Amino acid sequence: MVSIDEVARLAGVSTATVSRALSGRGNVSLPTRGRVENAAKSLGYVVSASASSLASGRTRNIGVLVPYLDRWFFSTVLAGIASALMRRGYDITLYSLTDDRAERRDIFDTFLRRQRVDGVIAISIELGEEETEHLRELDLPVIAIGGPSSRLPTLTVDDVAVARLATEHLLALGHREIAHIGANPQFDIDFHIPTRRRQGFEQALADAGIPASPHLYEPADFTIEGGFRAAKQLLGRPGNRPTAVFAASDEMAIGAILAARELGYRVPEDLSISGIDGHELGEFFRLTTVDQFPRAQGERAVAALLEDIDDPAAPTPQHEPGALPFELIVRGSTARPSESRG
Amino acid sequence: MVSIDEVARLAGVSTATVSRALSGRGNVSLPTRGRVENAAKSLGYVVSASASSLASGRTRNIGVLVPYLDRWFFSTVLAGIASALMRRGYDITLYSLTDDRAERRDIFDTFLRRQRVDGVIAISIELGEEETEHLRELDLPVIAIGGPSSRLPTLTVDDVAVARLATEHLLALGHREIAHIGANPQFDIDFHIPTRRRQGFEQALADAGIPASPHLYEPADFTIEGGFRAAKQLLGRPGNRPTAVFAASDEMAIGAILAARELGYRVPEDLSISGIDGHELGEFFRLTTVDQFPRAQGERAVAALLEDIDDPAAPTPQHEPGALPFELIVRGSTARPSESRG
DNA sequence: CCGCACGATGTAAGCGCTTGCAGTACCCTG
DNA sequence: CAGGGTACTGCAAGCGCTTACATCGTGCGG
Repeated sequence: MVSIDEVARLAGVSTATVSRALSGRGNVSLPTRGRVENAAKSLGYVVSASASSLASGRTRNIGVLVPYLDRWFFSTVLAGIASALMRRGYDITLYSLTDDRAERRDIFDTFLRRQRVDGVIAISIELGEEETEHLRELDLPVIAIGGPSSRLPTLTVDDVAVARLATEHLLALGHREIAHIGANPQFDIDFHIPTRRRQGFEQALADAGIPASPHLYEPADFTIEGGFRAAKQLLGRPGNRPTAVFAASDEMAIGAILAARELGYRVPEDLSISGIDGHELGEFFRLTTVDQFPRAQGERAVAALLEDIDDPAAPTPQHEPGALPFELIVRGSTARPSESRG
Repeated sequence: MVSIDEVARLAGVSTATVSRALSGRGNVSLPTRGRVENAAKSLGYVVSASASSLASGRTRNIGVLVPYLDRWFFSTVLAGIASALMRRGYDITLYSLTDDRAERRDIFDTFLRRQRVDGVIAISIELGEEETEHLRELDLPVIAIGGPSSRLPTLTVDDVAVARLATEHLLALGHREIAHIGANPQFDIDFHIPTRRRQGFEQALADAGIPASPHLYEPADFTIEGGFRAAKQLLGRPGNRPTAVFAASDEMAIGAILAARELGYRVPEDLSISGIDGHELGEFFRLTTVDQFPRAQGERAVAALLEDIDDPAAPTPQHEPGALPFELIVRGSTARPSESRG
């Protein structure tokens, strides 16, 4: 493996100058820089990450905490993070959090403390009190996406507004009997997103003078299958069948579409359905949704984190809550309710 | 940050002994080891990754090359890798390969050469000739999953046999007009899996005395949407409608199921459909498939790689081609063809 | 009882960089 | 022309570990 000394020798300068020329820190004359770069290129020299980290305290490496690797939302955010970091020359170290208590402890107690990363991004993770504390004690720049905790700087989308937007779209179409597929309440202990979406839903109804009725609510687990089952429940109940379903995620909305089809209802003629997220399958299912641009969320988190790292003096930027963009995407799964019904 | 010296002082030994006690290399008496471990724990000491790497040349970090972060198969393999590595105390550095030529070069020329990883796992990546060469030149243990190249040690499933198995299942049910959804031929330049699956399909047909007919083949792109469109093509063609469709991936098979439904065919009564992979949605769609246990593939790759790392003396284990397990999972999407046709 | 082997520990030399400090040359100001 | 910058470069001291080698006992065979 070629080392900095060889580059220095070939370029006829000291290793200090090579370091400065290649890292861009400190002053190096233009011709010298050129010689060093040529020497480095011709030798195929690449700085050793560990030596550089040890000497400088910087690792050019960001740790990313992910709860589920194989769920679309998370892997999409992760893809955004990966591409943004790669562009800036950073490596990304992946920590996949499971439900296993001991494994989680390990991550916070050991893995993250090896001084291997310059900062941490936590994607929508339900962190325990203690885990949050561990994170803070790392004394590293941290940024969370999607609100695991109010005690960490967090990038959030205004979930109440998102849900309002989707609901108002249905209301504007003329729907009055709108059902909602949300989350199991137990979820809510440290994870408030589903609750906030439900609030937005209910606010929009209230504004339209429609009381929330419990039989138009059904919890599920944010999967297609969960949405499918929930929709079957909602559509199978005695009493007025809803003319529209607002699901708190696209995956559940897709499940609802499949359930409706299976029960013989046409979407959107007999039943309008909308979701939230911007799932890649949305287009295929012609799903009306509120896109929250998960890929861009990852990219923004990177930008915010690196800003913090580059200028640690600046106070941790207090991210305004709910600043992330979102947008209603109207496709073919929503329409005016058919005339024949009330 | 607490360093090894403080631990040494507290335990009343030299730093060398602390290092030996904590790493398990070299001899340390039981009582001494105990004192060191206690001291380390009470101080909350964790070795600095960069210092340790610099001194020892080991990083306890594995690089993983992934082509698509947001496709189920890849993220599932990745999840398997992540959990296996975490259990062994390894970190995982993620390199997400895009189609961008320059970005890819960067990964091979720079990122992987920072001496940040002890080994590399490449998940089903279509690597260029040059890229493969770069990988080999890294002089690091490398293992690939799913056959990017014959020049790298690779863990593979016998794709021909997998496809035969699925096809033979359909034949055994009595199907004779079986269509196949595979990949676009251009795909095949460096990536042979779809081709091998097609071969298995055709072999099984041939063994049953059935000639392959081109109008029963349709290429797609391995997505649900692609499978949907391909199935519509197949089912819309003049001539005998197939009684069964064998798709080269579960995602395409699911697309085919949706297409069949939309055209008014019942699955499996009017049309049997099977896939390959073991996709998480398979159960929901009651999809008959050949599971190839992607999570386990990731875990195996880790085991093989670490074995190589732990004992570099041993010749790189030549993995028998096609050794990975697979299994036919019969669910509700396949059945005997209905009597009325033939 | 001597010498040797071996286990336990310490000493200290790096691992390959970064960076504070110092030195040099040169330029600008007054 | 002196004084004070400024830009560039080199020197050398680490960064926090690991490990080859040296040292010291201890137990044991001869």
